[in-house]
Amino acid sequence: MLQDRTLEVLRAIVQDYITTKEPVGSKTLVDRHNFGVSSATIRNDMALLEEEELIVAPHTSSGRVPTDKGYRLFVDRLSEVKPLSNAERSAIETLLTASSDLDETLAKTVRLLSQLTNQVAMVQFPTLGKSQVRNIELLSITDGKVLILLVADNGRIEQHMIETPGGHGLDDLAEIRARLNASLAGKQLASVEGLLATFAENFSPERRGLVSRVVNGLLESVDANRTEKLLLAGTGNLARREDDFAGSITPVLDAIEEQVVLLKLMSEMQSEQHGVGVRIGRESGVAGLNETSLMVAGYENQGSEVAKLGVLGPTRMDYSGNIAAIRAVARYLTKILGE
Amino acid sequence: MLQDRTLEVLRAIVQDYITTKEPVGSKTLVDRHNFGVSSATIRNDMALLEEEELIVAPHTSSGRVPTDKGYRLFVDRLSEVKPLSNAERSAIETLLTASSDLDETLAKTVRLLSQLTNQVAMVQFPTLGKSQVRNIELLSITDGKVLILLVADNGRIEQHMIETPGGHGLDDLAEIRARLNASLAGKQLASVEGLLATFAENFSPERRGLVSRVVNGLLESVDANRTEKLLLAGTGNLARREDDFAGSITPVLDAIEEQVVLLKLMSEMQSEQHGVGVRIGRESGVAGLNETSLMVAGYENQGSEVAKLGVLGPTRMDYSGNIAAIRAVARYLTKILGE
DNA sequence: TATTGGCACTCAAGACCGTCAAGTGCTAAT
DNA sequence: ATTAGCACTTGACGGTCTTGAGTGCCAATA
Repeated sequence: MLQDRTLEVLRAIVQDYITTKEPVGSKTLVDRHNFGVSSATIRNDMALLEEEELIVAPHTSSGRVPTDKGYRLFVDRLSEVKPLSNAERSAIETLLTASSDLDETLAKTVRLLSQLTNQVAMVQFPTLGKSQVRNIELLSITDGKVLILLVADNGRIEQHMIETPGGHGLDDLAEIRARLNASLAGKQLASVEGLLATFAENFSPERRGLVSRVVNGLLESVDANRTEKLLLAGTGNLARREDDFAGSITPVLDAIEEQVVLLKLMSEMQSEQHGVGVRIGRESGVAGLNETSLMVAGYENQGSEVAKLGVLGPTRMDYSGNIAAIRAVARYLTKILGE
Repeated sequence: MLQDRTLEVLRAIVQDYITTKEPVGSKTLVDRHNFGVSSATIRNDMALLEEEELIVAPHTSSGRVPTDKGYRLFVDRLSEVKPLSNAERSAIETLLTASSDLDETLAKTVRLLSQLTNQVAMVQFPTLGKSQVRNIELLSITDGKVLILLVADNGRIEQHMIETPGGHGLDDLAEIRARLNASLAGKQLASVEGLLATFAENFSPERRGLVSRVVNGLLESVDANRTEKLLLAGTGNLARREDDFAGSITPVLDAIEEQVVLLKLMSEMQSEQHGVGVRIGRESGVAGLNETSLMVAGYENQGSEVAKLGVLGPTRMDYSGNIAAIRAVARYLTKILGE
């Protein structure tokens, strides 16, 4: 097991490297932090850390840089996060005001988070998965078109247009709507598919065509929302930290655009440190994100977690400060949505 | 006025510079293109072009590079655009299939356009401005919440939630809805505000509170959509061409995120070359976009232009090819939306 | 046994320099 | 109007040297 001081050295290396971006050597280290020992001792500690693959030397005889594993240990041992400054705290409170519009609230949130962290911020739209059907509406738009509306209890509303080539009677529509609500209202979205399997059978043959069109549209609606949406902001921040990436930032930007991958990643992540989940470097398993870290926290709507939000940035980032920011924003968003 | 050959030289310089990214000199020029003259003659021509500020030499005695003005003249004189390859043509046809969902269709379109051009592609959502109200629905979600739906004839649907603290009778809602549709259906969206000015006065005093809440919600809905939406894809392509930018690409990414600016720019642009509008470098007047060119074309929905789509890339880009791609995609999208 | 000072060694970064090739402008000749 | 020729400029490239931060190891020390 590593000594206490040795871990302290790791922490110091991570901190210095994060602020200076220079590989950090034994001499500088003792200068900046006051360990009560000489640089030679630190060198011994560093040799240990290197053996454990927690740090690595870019070239023989230059300072050391933390590895993914080193960052990981650093984050895991992070006992207290940097508290938010008053300025940050008030920025959250003023910028993140309640709004009746979910889209707008989330858009504000993601911009705020990117400004707070100086990284790419992302906010996931509330997942339908766990939530329930509140209401289903069928609107006749023109004679050949019906709009299906699916209102979920997390505030999200899905719309889906279907064609009804043969036209549709308004009475029929009203009845279908009534029966749909009777069987689905209050049910989990995930269960909708099962519940609708035999739905069409209860209608008279001549109306079955219309009914099954509606049912299919509804299922597509549910499905379209299983593929969750993501809001992004602050891509420019990535370019601003360009030289933290060995190659170009192209693969990162590409990976970000591949939202499916990001969403999958986010949903897999569990909260670890102070309520925030962290994936460092290659831990993500996504090639384009090898040199980035992803940190996410969940936010809640009515008591149950509905979705996540987080930031993405180079592995060399201020984990402590960012964890604090993410946590604060997630909490505040939860509070606002509760109102 | 510049000689014919001199302009030919400009064209050659632009073309060579676009493909090689090297400042192009007189010798290379005569090697690659067969002007019937010697390099010395070309040098004289180049001196003229430089006097007109169409080209510029990065350093004394190295080749020349087109200026914004040079690109502009090049584009203006572009008599024929590079025809699309069969592969490109078929890519458009297979990827851009009809879908009942507007969002989905546009998402596909923007991705296609970014792949075709290897630039950042953008597609503007259909503007409400010119289009008409097709339908208004009021849905009672819970006792204290009503969802307003505004369906426009361009396929776009807006939703807006309002609070009704005192509750609301379903009959009242139905009546309000009926009267709203009676006064607004078929009217221009732009005229909605005027038409609703005195709307609440026709209701009994005790219902006026509810009515004016609905009206306000509706107006917000119209307004929220005046601020148009933009779909982007291919930001990674920007980083891929990073060294076409003097500084970093950060300002560009930032400008892109500032969608309001982009939207304003797009709507100001008129179609010039082969139905495609072009803004080169500083012509855009947006600081972050000084080193980029923007090219847009309009697409139509039912006979009238509803919105625009285009690409953004470094000024050193393949104007001819991109104009062709944009034009083709705009046409194809128009065709699909017409179905 | 953990710590330390000392020392020889390594290596990237930066300064300096000469060479090279591509390019220019100008002039006199065609 | 065009051209050949020439002197000149300049960034890019490659080599050499120096410098400074840093390392690893060892013998001495507490």
